[in-house]
Amino acid sequence: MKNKFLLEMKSRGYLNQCTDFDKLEEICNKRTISGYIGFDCTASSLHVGSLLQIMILRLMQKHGHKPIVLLGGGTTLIGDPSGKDSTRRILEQEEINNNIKSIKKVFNKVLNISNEKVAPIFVNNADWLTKLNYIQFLRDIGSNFTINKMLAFDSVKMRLDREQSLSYMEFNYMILQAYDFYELFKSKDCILQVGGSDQWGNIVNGVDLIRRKLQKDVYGLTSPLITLASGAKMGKTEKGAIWLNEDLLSPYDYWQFWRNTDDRDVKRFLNFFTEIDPIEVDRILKNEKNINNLKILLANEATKILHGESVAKKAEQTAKVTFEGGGFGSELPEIMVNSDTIKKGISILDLIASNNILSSKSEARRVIANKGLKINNIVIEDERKIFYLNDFKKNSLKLSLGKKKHYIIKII
RNA sequence: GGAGGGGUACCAAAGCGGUCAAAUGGGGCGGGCUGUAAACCCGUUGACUUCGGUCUUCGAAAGUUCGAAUCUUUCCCCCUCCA
Repeated sequence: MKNKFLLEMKSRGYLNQCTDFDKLEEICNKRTISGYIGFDCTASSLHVGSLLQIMILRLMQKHGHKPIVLLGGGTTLIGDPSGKDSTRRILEQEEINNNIKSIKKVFNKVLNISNEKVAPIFVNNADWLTKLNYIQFLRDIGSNFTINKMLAFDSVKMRLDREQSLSYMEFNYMILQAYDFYELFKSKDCILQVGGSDQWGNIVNGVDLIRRKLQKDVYGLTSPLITLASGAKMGKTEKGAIWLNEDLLSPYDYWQFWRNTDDRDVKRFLNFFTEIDPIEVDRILKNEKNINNLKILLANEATKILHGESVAKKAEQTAKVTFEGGGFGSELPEIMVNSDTIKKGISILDLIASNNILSSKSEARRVIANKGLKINNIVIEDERKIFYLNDFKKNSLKLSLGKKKHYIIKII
């Protein structure tokens, strides 16, 4: 018998590998389960690179399963070498704790926290990892791992092959992650760990450890690593990461990120990052020939999940007015300038550099020289332009950098 | 601990006494074409500038020199091989 949860995992393309799919299916048919996904706490927000994992947590909830969100306060002290070609900066406990607090906000927004049955359990592996006794740990857990096998893991092999150093500290990461699973199985009856495909090795280690120590079967499941059609990794564009936390990336910019999706990614992303039924997605794709409308749909649906429907609508509205009407919408970033400053006059260079629109005056000069800066849709030709009160209509003007970035300058 | 190789801008990588704010490629940014897409083409890519220049940068510090990314010394870090 097919299981609805796993079926949807499959049809949305969330499924890459599973340690024992048939058995897992059997269990899911009989009862609801607890499954966990671990998240790194190296930054104060997750970015869209982690979004697929979050979508999987949502999907678990939708089908009545209990998600466990593991915030890796302990493992972040060590740093996961998977997929990294160099050692990460090591964070201090205090910074990690702040990050955890901040990251949690997104889960509280995106996951269902009101329904007791499926509300997520938050755990922090620092709670157990930092209390481990080294010798005891080596005897109990370390004895179950062989170096021979550990050396064969991709995360390790890659570093060694590339002649990049891998510290003993990082080398231990996979054991700690395995231990996390073991701990969560014992304390929370968690029988499933989900992760990106780069986590496969770490996950399998946990499954093995539990089998060896407790003679119990648990399951691991990975999602595919999403790359963009351009070949880049999902999540961090060069201009900066697509953060999920609102204070790091505005809902409007988040909406824009999805609106600017590569044509070739639209279909996949509709399945990955919206909750439109995959069959419905196929139907829409067949009927809507204008790909830009599909991108708007994607942006609306994806933004809805993170920021809510009304915010998504506002973003759409702003985009419409700004791009199609040449005006400006309410969601554009606003820059407040003191009226006294304007009375004296403020140079375009100062305006741009001092408000972080660009990082320096030189950069601003360059963009102006390349005709990339517009005020109320008119190209600025002179870098020595100075603004006075009479340049403002209704106390505001629109400043455009390139074709896509728009700001509202307001006098206060 | 011993021997050797190396640390250059966002990344990779040239340069090895002046012509070096530093070739080239990637990336970024801006423009063109288009559809807020891709591909392609062009420009640009340390900071400040009254556009004359000025200031800071080639792991760190000190030195040689009229002049150093380039030479010397010390220190720090990374890699390879040996123990």
